[in-house]
Amino acid sequence: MRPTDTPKVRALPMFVNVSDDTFNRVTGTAYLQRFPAHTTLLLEGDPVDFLYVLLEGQVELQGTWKDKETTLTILRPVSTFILAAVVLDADALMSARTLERCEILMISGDAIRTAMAEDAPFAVAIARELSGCYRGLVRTIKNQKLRGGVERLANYLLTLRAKSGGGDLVHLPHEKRVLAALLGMTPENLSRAFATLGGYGVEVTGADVRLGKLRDLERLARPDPLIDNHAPRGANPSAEADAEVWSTEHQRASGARS
Amino acid sequence: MRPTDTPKVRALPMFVNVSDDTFNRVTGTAYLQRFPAHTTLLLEGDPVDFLYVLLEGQVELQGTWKDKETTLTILRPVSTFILAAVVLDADALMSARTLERCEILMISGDAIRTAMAEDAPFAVAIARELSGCYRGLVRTIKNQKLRGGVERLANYLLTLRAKSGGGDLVHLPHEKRVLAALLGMTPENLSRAFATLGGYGVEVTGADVRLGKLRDLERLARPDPLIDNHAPRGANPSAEADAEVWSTEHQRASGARS
DNA sequence: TTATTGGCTTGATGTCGATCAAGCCAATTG
DNA sequence: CAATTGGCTTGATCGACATCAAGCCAATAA
Repeated sequence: MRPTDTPKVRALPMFVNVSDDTFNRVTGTAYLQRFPAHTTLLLEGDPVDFLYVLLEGQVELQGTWKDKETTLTILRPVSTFILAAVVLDADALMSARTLERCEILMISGDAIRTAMAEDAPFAVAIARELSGCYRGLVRTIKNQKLRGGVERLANYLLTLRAKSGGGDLVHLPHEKRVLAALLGMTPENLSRAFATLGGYGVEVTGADVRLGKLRDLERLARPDPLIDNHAPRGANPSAEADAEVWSTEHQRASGARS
Repeated sequence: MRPTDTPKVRALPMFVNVSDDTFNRVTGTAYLQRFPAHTTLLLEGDPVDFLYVLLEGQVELQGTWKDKETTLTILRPVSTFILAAVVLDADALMSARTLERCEILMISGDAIRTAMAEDAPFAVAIARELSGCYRGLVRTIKNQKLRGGVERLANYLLTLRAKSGGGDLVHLPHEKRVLAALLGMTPENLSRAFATLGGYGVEVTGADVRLGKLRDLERLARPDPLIDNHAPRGANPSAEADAEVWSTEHQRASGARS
């Protein structure tokens, strides 16, 4: 990988408490690759030889059945993906494709499995990583099955707000059509959902959204720490260092967050 | 735990390639507990102190939001559950409750985390376990979002058939109301779904189901190795030792399976 | 400039599944 | 035995969301 990328990768939770030796061994044979937009990186059913680390761009993970298709998640830097398949040396259950130009680090699956067997702290880090991914998925399912479209959108906006520091202006990081897929609805219904949220103070101008009447929006959305992974749980100041963001999305060291 | 239970536990994938020393250390402080039917073992949001191993009975994992409720899975012996929360020492994201009288082994979470840090093979086993759970969840989501109710039921029946040896008679292991929850539909719609499948040779008599016209049923169900975890993938005899069954369900050594 | 394209919105309609309301049947209970 | 209960089914209705079909608007290209 490029020298400038090393710190980003070294800072991944997966590597934080790991020896330089193991880190170098695992990433030694890794290589950086650039992909154009709309490129399929991996097709469901394919054997998985590499762990992917997204350093730049956006990647969509999606599943297919009988010419129907569903978006499972959209990743942004810095994220790793298909870790579970790598650990088991199994075939991919979902396809991965770029939404825009991407810069991706590819780490040998063999190297990872070997390092895990030899280095307990590294294996523990991987297990923690996987636990976070698992819990992210549980949250996703609850979000999908327990909430309606408008509620999902409302909570998405609140999550976005929380991640971007808390002002009442947020900027949508995806095209609306992509956002619709992410929220599990059609673009048409996303439009209508935004229209509905107009009654709760949500004003949309292109990709910029103003959340007037935050209070009203929250009363509708009812964000829940057991689904949304932002926002305080009742009155419990316990540690809770979950970085549960699906296939491991990690804030890059940009904005100072309180 | 009881001496008679030891072999069952020792045979869990999580312990197979683990030293006696580690196994004894981890299970040393474990204790066996019996619960009556319809008992809540764990409420979502609770801190998790134990890894649970279901030895007898059935347990439902479910999530709640705004007085709506959804069943995430139903476990049967031998299964472990809430492993991810144990690894992260985090709060439970789902509630667990017994559907019938249960016998459950409770293993200290601390013991597990400590053993992982000291014993790489054990940590690797846990990571593999988690990977399987993760992939089970991915399958669940694809099943939910890509298939309609009738298709889910059809595939459920085919999976059941595969697990019970392949005859054209299968026996439903749950009450229909529970099955409905598991398949993500109401009892009413499960009834109608069964009625629809009548046209595909499915005859229901109480909990016994006969799958006449298997061919027709399969053409409707279109089982897919990337969702259903049974049935052959096209023509690929590769190893694939996934035991991906959600929160780790493992066949007990009863029926000889080919 | 005038076409054209692509992303987004809006309205009309259709479909799937949830809900409401009986009714049925078998098992349990007084 | 009759009465009750609980699980299951069936029909009618409703609501959420998908689909189909225009139409709008801004960016790009001829």
